Amino acid sequence: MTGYVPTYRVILNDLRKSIASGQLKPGDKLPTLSELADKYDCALGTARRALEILLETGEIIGKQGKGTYVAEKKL
Amino acid sequence: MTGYVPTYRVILNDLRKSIASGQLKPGDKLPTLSELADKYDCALGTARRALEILLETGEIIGKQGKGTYVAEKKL
DNA sequence: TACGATTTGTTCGTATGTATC
DNA sequence: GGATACATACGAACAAATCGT
Repeated sequence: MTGYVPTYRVILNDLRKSIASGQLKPGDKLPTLSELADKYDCALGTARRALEILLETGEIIGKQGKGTYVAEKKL
Repeated sequence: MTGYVPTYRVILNDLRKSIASGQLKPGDKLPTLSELADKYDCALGTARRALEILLETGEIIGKQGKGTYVAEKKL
Protein backbone atom coordinates (compact mmCIF):
# COMPACT_ATOMS: atom_id res chain seq x y z
CA MET A 1 0.00 0.00 0.00
CA THR A 2 1.85 3.04 1.34
CA GLY A 3 -0.74 5.05 -0.55
CA TYR A 4 -0.45 7.89 -2.94
CA VAL A 5 1.15 11.10 -1.73
CA PRO A 6 0.19 14.34 -3.48
CA THR A 7 3.04 16.41 -4.87
CA TYR A 8 2.41 19.36 -2.60
CA ARG A 9 2.64 17.01 0.39
CA VAL A 10 5.95 15.64 -0.83
CA ILE A 11 7.34 19.15 -1.06
CA LEU A 12 5.90 20.01 2.34
CA ASN A 13 7.46 16.97 3.96
CA ASP A 14 10.84 17.56 2.32
CA LEU A 15 10.95 21.17 3.46
CA ARG A 16 9.96 20.26 7.00
CA LYS A 17 12.64 17.61 7.02
CA SER A 18 15.23 20.13 5.87
CA ILE A 19 14.20 22.51 8.63
CA ALA A 20 14.08 19.85 11.33
CA SER A 21 17.50 18.51 10.38
CA GLY A 22 19.04 21.96 10.50
CA GLN A 23 19.85 21.87 6.82
CA LEU A 24 17.70 24.98 6.68
CA LYS A 25 18.22 27.22 9.67
CA PRO A 26 16.08 30.08 11.01
CA GLY A 27 16.58 33.11 8.82
CA ASP A 28 17.68 31.06 5.84
CA LYS A 29 16.07 31.75 2.51
CA LEU A 30 14.05 28.94 0.98
CA PRO A 31 14.13 28.03 -2.69
CA THR A 32 11.88 30.25 -4.80
CA LEU A 33 8.60 28.98 -6.17
CA SER A 34 10.20 28.63 -9.60
CA GLU A 35 13.05 26.57 -8.19
CA LEU A 36 10.68 24.29 -6.27
CA ALA A 37 8.41 23.87 -9.29
CA ASP A 38 11.43 23.02 -11.37
CA LYS A 39 12.90 20.59 -8.85
CA TYR A 40 9.66 18.69 -8.33
CA ASP A 41 8.53 19.11 -11.92
CA CYS A 42 5.20 20.65 -11.00
CA ALA A 43 3.27 23.85 -11.51
CA LEU A 44 4.01 26.98 -9.51
CA GLY A 45 0.62 26.69 -7.83
CA THR A 46 1.43 23.23 -6.57
CA ALA A 47 4.74 24.37 -5.08
CA ARG A 48 2.99 27.34 -3.57
CA ARG A 49 0.48 25.13 -1.85
CA ALA A 50 3.25 23.59 0.23
CA LEU A 51 4.56 27.01 1.21
CA GLU A 52 1.07 28.24 2.10
CA ILE A 53 0.76 25.58 4.74
CA LEU A 54 4.15 26.42 6.21
CA LEU A 55 3.18 30.08 6.15
CA GLU A 56 -0.10 29.42 7.88
CA THR A 57 1.58 27.38 10.60
CA GLY A 58 4.24 30.04 11.07
CA GLU A 59 7.10 27.74 10.15
CA ILE A 60 8.26 30.11 7.44
CA ILE A 61 7.77 33.80 6.67
CA GLY A 62 7.00 35.22 3.25
CA LYS A 63 8.43 38.53 2.15
CA GLN A 64 6.93 39.92 -1.02
CA GLY A 65 9.49 40.66 -3.68
CA LYS A 66 12.27 39.01 -1.70
CA GLY A 67 11.59 35.41 -0.83
CA THR A 68 10.46 33.08 1.93
CA TYR A 69 12.53 32.51 5.04
CA VAL A 70 12.66 29.96 7.83
CA ALA A 71 10.97 31.45 10.88
CA GLU A 72 12.82 32.00 14.13
CA LYS A 73 12.17 29.32 16.67
CA LYS A 74 9.51 30.39 19.12
CA LEU A 75 9.61 29.11 22.67
CA MET B 1 -6.53 52.15 5.75
CA THR B 2 -8.17 49.33 7.67
CA GLY B 3 -6.39 47.21 5.10
CA TYR B 4 -7.63 44.91 2.44
CA VAL B 5 -8.74 41.45 3.48
CA PRO B 6 -8.55 38.69 0.88
CA THR B 7 -11.77 36.83 0.22
CA TYR B 8 -10.46 33.50 1.43
CA ARG B 9 -9.49 35.17 4.72
CA VAL B 10 -12.98 36.61 5.10
CA ILE B 11 -14.48 33.17 4.66
CA LEU B 12 -11.91 31.70 7.04
CA ASN B 13 -12.67 34.26 9.72
CA ASP B 14 -16.42 33.87 9.35
CA LEU B 15 -16.24 30.10 9.67
CA ARG B 16 -13.97 30.32 12.71
CA LYS B 17 -16.38 32.78 14.26
CA SER B 18 -19.29 30.43 13.63
CA ILE B 19 -17.41 27.60 15.27
CA ALA B 20 -16.20 29.64 18.22
CA SER B 21 -19.69 30.99 18.89
CA GLY B 22 -21.18 27.53 18.86
CA GLN B 23 -23.29 28.33 15.83
CA LEU B 24 -21.45 25.40 14.27
CA LYS B 25 -20.92 22.57 16.72
CA PRO B 26 -18.53 19.60 16.57
CA GLY B 27 -19.90 17.06 14.10
CA ASP B 28 -21.96 19.64 12.25
CA LYS B 29 -21.71 19.74 8.48
CA LEU B 30 -20.27 22.89 6.96
CA PRO B 31 -21.67 24.53 3.82
CA THR B 32 -20.43 22.89 0.62
CA LEU B 33 -17.85 24.54 -1.59
CA SER B 34 -20.60 25.54 -4.01
CA GLU B 35 -22.63 27.13 -1.26
CA LEU B 36 -19.65 29.05 0.09
CA ALA B 37 -18.63 30.20 -3.39
CA ASP B 38 -22.20 31.31 -3.98
CA LYS B 39 -22.56 33.08 -0.65
CA TYR B 40 -19.28 34.99 -0.98
CA ASP B 41 -19.57 35.38 -4.73
CA CYS B 42 -16.18 33.85 -5.43
CA ALA B 43 -14.67 30.91 -7.28
CA LEU B 44 -14.73 27.40 -5.85
CA GLY B 45 -10.96 27.50 -5.50
CA THR B 46 -11.13 30.59 -3.35
CA ALA B 47 -13.70 29.04 -1.02
CA ARG B 48 -11.63 25.89 -0.92
CA ARG B 49 -8.59 27.81 0.19
CA ALA B 50 -10.33 28.77 3.41
CA LEU B 51 -11.32 25.17 4.08
CA GLU B 52 -7.80 23.93 3.35
CA ILE B 53 -6.44 26.01 6.18
CA LEU B 54 -9.07 24.73 8.60
CA LEU B 55 -8.32 21.20 7.42
CA GLU B 56 -4.62 21.64 7.94
CA THR B 57 -5.11 23.00 11.43
CA GLY B 58 -7.50 20.18 12.28
CA GLU B 59 -10.43 22.48 12.97
CA ILE B 60 -12.56 20.66 10.44
CA ILE B 61 -12.53 17.26 8.80
CA GLY B 62 -13.15 16.62 5.13
CA LYS B 63 -14.96 13.53 3.89
CA GLN B 64 -14.79 12.94 0.18
CA GLY B 65 -18.17 12.62 -1.45
CA LYS B 66 -19.99 13.72 1.69
CA GLY B 67 -18.88 17.05 3.04
CA THR B 68 -16.77 18.81 5.65
CA TYR B 69 -17.51 18.62 9.35
CA VAL B 70 -16.51 20.52 12.44
CA ALA B 71 -13.87 18.52 14.29
CA GLU B 72 -14.41 17.21 17.78
CA LYS B 73 -12.75 19.34 20.40
CA LYS B 74 -9.40 17.89 21.36
CA LEU B 75 -8.03 18.29 24.86
C1' DT C 1 -25.80 -3.96 -10.69
C1' DA C 2 -25.36 0.23 -13.03
C1' DC C 3 -25.72 5.00 -13.70
C1' DG C 4 -25.82 9.89 -12.68
C1' DA C 5 -25.53 13.70 -9.46
C1' DT C 6 -23.06 15.62 -5.70
C1' DT C 7 -18.91 16.82 -3.16
C1' DT C 8 -14.31 16.81 -1.79
C1' DG C 9 -9.22 16.40 -3.47
C1' DT C 10 -5.29 17.40 -6.69
C1' DT C 11 -3.23 19.77 -10.51
C1' DC C 12 -2.61 22.81 -14.20
C1' DG C 13 -2.71 27.31 -16.61
C1' DT C 14 -3.39 32.22 -16.65
C1' DA C 15 -4.00 36.93 -15.10
C1' DT C 16 -3.26 40.68 -12.04
C1' DG C 17 -1.39 43.07 -8.09
C1' DT C 18 2.34 44.37 -4.98
C1' DA C 19 6.92 44.66 -3.23
C1' DT C 20 11.91 44.36 -3.81
C1' DC C 21 16.17 44.78 -6.24
C1' DG D 1 11.93 51.02 -15.85
C1' DG D 2 12.66 46.24 -15.93
C1' DA D 3 13.45 41.72 -13.73
C1' DT D 4 12.40 38.90 -9.92
C1' DA D 5 9.33 36.96 -6.44
C1' DC D 6 5.52 36.50 -3.49
C1' DA D 7 0.04 37.07 -3.05
C1' DT D 8 -4.66 36.66 -4.65
C1' DA D 9 -8.08 35.03 -7.82
C1' DC D 10 -10.24 32.92 -11.69
C1' DG D 11 -11.30 28.92 -14.75
C1' DA D 12 -10.83 24.23 -16.11
C1' DA D 13 -10.00 19.32 -15.90
C1' DC D 14 -9.86 14.99 -13.71
C1' DA D 15 -9.96 11.61 -9.81
C1' DA D 16 -12.23 9.47 -5.89
C1' DA D 17 -15.89 8.70 -2.65
C1' DT D 18 -20.79 8.97 -1.55
C1' DC D 19 -25.69 8.73 -2.27
C1' DG D 20 -30.07 7.99 -4.65
C1' DT D 21 -32.54 5.97 -8.26
